Amino acid sequence: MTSILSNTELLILEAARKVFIHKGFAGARMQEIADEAGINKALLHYYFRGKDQLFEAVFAQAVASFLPMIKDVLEAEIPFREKIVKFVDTYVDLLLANPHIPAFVIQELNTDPLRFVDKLKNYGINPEILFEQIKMDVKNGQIREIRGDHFIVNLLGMCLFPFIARPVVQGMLRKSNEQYELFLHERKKEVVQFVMQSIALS
Amino acid sequence: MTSILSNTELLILEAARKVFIHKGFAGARMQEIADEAGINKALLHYYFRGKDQLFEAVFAQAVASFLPMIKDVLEAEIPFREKIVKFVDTYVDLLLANPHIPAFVIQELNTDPLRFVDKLKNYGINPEILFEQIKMDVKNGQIREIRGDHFIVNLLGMCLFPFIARPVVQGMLRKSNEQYELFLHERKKEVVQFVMQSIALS
DNA sequence: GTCTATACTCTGATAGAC
DNA sequence: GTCTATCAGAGTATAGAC
Repeated sequence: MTSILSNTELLILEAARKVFIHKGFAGARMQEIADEAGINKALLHYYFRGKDQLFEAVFAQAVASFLPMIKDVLEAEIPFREKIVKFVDTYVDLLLANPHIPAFVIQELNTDPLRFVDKLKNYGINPEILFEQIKMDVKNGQIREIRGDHFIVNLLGMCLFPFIARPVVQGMLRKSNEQYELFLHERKKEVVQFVMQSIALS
Repeated sequence: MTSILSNTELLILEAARKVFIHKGFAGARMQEIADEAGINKALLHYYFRGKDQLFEAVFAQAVASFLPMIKDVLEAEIPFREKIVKFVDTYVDLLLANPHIPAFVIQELNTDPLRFVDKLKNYGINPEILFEQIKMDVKNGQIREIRGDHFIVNLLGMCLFPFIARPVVQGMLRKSNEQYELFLHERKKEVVQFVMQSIALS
């Protein structure tokens, strides 16, 4: 998977990533990608067949950088509470390193849902393992009775939302960029605490 | 605000809303909007000056249909717990009626953040009132100690995420359209319960 | 107010030299 | 592999008849 790709090819991919993520598929311009990569427009077509295929490469990479990690943690064989902590920690760190990926994926998924349905299935995240784990812990009196599907959506929502909707949220909270970065870091602790408190037996 | 607008103008706005929300600004085509409205392309320019201004009208309407409600509830003078229930209920219902608005707003806000910064300020949601309310309830021993900024992000994230990321979430949970609709309705109860449990004194 | 026809710009893609 | 030059199509916008 690594560096069978030529130097120029990587340059193009990186430039394309920047532009596509910033502007979306429809808003991106091949010329801008070429400029960003410091090469000529024709080279884009030489390495990739066209805009569609270049985008496809970028999108696949974006998805590949996120879904497998969710999958691994969710399906790991560790206790439920431990899993939550690990998930939030690693996931928010991943988001801090790639803050624009989720909005990008969601945006393109919404404008063209069918294009990638099959791709998503390849990463087939199976939440059943987590659901079973929750049922077990409920039965054993470890946690209060909760539903797995709603729980996972709550968890994902709390982790992802401040990244996806950053402009709105940051504006609403009247935070500077530095303050918001700090805020995002804090969320690891805060989300875990919020969840732990909620699943505890009352 | 109502029906000073001509019939055709409303027809155009409604068509533009559909197309812009579905395709985004860059992906939308004036021709498609004209077709959707059942009129000619030139009429779009007659009523609105061009694509930019037509989009502006649609976007403003989309924002206007959501932010004021958040503001009203957040700033209302009712007890904290009551406010949460009311917020989740009314907000999720609003989302059920307009499920594509949030992703649309976020998408355009991300691709062109500067364009609407001032517009958002007009709706200036002031979360300070809620923060003060939380501090008061904490002091009075009504709820455990929580931070207002993280709390509001948690709440918004849990409400909005299943709408914004519907394709991914629905696929992950392997739900049919009908099942997912039901799931979204259920969230009103589930989110409230999740939050209430979390803010309770332990 | 609404239509047809058209001008003009932008952009993705290709041809062909080096 | 990389560049310059250019084509063909799409898309916004406008002119002008009715």
